[in-house]
Amino acid sequence: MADKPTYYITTAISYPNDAPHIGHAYEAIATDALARFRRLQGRDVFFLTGTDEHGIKMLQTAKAQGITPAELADRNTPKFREMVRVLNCSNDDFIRTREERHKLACQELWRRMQAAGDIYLDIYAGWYSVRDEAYYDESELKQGPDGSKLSPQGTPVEWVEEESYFFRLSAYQDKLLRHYEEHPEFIGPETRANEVKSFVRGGLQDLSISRTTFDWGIKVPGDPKHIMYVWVDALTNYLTGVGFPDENSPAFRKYWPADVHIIGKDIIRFHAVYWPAFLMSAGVAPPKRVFGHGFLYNRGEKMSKSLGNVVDPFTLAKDYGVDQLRYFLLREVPFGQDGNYSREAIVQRINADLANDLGNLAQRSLSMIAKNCDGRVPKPGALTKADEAILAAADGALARVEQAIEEFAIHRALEIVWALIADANRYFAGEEPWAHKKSNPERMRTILYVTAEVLRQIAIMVQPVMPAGAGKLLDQLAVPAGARDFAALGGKGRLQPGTAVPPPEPVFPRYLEAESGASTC
RNA sequence: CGCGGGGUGGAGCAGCCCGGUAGCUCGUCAGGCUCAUAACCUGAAGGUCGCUGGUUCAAAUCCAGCCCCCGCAACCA
Repeated sequence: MADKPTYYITTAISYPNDAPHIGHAYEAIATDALARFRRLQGRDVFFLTGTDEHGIKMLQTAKAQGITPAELADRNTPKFREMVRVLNCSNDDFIRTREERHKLACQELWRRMQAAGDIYLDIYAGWYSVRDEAYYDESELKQGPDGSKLSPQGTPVEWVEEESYFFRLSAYQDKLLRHYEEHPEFIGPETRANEVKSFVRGGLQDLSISRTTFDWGIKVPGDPKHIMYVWVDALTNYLTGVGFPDENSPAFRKYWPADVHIIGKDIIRFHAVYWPAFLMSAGVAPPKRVFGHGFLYNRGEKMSKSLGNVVDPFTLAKDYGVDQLRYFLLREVPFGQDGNYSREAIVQRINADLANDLGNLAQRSLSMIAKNCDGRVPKPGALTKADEAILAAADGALARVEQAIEEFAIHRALEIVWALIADANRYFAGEEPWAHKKSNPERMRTILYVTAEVLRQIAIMVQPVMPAGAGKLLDQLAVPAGARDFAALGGKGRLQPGTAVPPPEPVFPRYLEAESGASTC
């Protein structure tokens, strides 16, 4: 028996220097939908997410709160873990960069880059703030009242030259450009690929990859006064997650190279330039793809704490429902582009798409089955042209949905399914099963069967985005657990007439404004 | 002249590569239906396709110039 094709997908790891926000939720949800989609296609999927607990930022935030960075990480990482759980994400592992396994992976990667001759010791110079424990660029500095230079935080800075290890990134310019050339799909969406290529063509400088000014991080092998720079540390999590440095481990052999890293557009460079360069140096294959999603704005405004318009994913999930939130984010925002969140928009999506179009289609057809077909999947008679047309539309949807997902166009995949839902509503209204109740019950049963069958396929296809609601719908159609993947789509998995179905109940209720009150906006 | 993306009915988008009745979703208005979650179906109103000029029988679509918005521009989720 042939092994299932594998699929290794990751989110970026998050900085737990604060509680998760909607952007983290968005990335986790999108990645989860893609992971679930691949599983339903029959792939052996590994989905990794986690937190990036090292770095200056953690140190600074902890200091400001009067705690240690370890305490800060321990306080916030559980919130991220909780977030992915609450959002119904199906991650197979949750990595924290403080874990021992990760230290081993980073140090081994370092050794290999060193063995390849790509790491050397030199002097790193810049404006340093002792209080912030951070370097700043000349351009970031402010003038103090006495003419002295100050950091953006207003702390004094001094010109410091410190010993640092450097990665010979400059040696990888051509290799990277060739890689982009040979793998045009490596960076997505295209606009990001253009940016990256243009950046690399502009010339690459060697990268400072260690610090001696603080010790919150992973020690450089053989030179413990150096801490690895956060990106060497953070990026390596993708290797750690599948068992590196043990390249013979089953996980590594199966899953590496990763099929895709789903990340925010702001960290494209790290993933599309530094990361493949590190890996090439270490003799490890680069990931197959890197996809940068957009940012979410609150009515066109950037969300920020100072503006007070940050949206808490836990509140959203509670107010609107997890499936509803997942659907909204994935349907409303073209994946790869920036998008807007607003209360009106999510309510509108919930009511128009979920309650009216899908939920109501299920309710109106299933309740007729409950009342007129003895609560069993009806036995269809001869099929008319209209019946065949809608069944063909349902049977043909998957291929188009798969094509959209192949291009990471999650929003388009949903659009395709919703076009089918609209067709099904038109079919149902046009065929008027209620009108045949007395005169031609067989015709009524046929229409109800066809509608239920189309609904079955819709529910299966919608599972990656709305696992809970789609599951409920499939329960109502009495579709067995083993017949819910994509292999059951099309003609092969048709509903069995005579199967008892439970009494229908609304799956996606309308959102009523009064209910949750006007909490967040 | 740094690189790239974009400006299409009230909102959000597609169409542009391969010129030829401007399409979709939501919203608005008017009908229809009554199986259903005041849901569903049908129809209508609404657009100088950023501006100017050019090519062409014909341009949202090709070319040139201009205006505006946005992203990237070396270590910043």
